[in-house]
Amino acid sequence: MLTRNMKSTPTTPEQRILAAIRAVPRGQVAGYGAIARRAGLPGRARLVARILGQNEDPGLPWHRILRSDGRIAFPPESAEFAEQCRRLRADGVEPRNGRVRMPEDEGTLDAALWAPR
DNA sequence: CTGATGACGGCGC
DNA sequence: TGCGCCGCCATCA
Repeated sequence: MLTRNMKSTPTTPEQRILAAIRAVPRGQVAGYGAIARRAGLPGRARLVARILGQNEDPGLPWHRILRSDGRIAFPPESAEFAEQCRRLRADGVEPRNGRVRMPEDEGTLDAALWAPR
């Protein structure tokens, strides 16, 4: 049952990346590299950033994508930075100094659930 | 083809 | 935690 039927699923890297981004639920965040990984493109963090920059879909939760250390990727003075902060707060996430708490590890769900807050 | 650039990441101090 | 350096990738001049 190899679903890889050549001419039916042209799933481009961009498509998988966008899908991975859309998969990030409200109230949660993810790093560029993490998204790339989930999209099956390890090492393409910069590609994720590029896609986000090109993207025009207003429904895309772009604000949930941060750098691996939880920092917002835009310059603190930029309008984009402020906008992202706003959107995150709307999601219930509270950025401290342009930074949010990133999920410890994606593999250990236990840790995430048990992690002290 | 070479070098610069950028919504990045990981490591070391 | 904050910073700087260097590695990676895709574009573009």
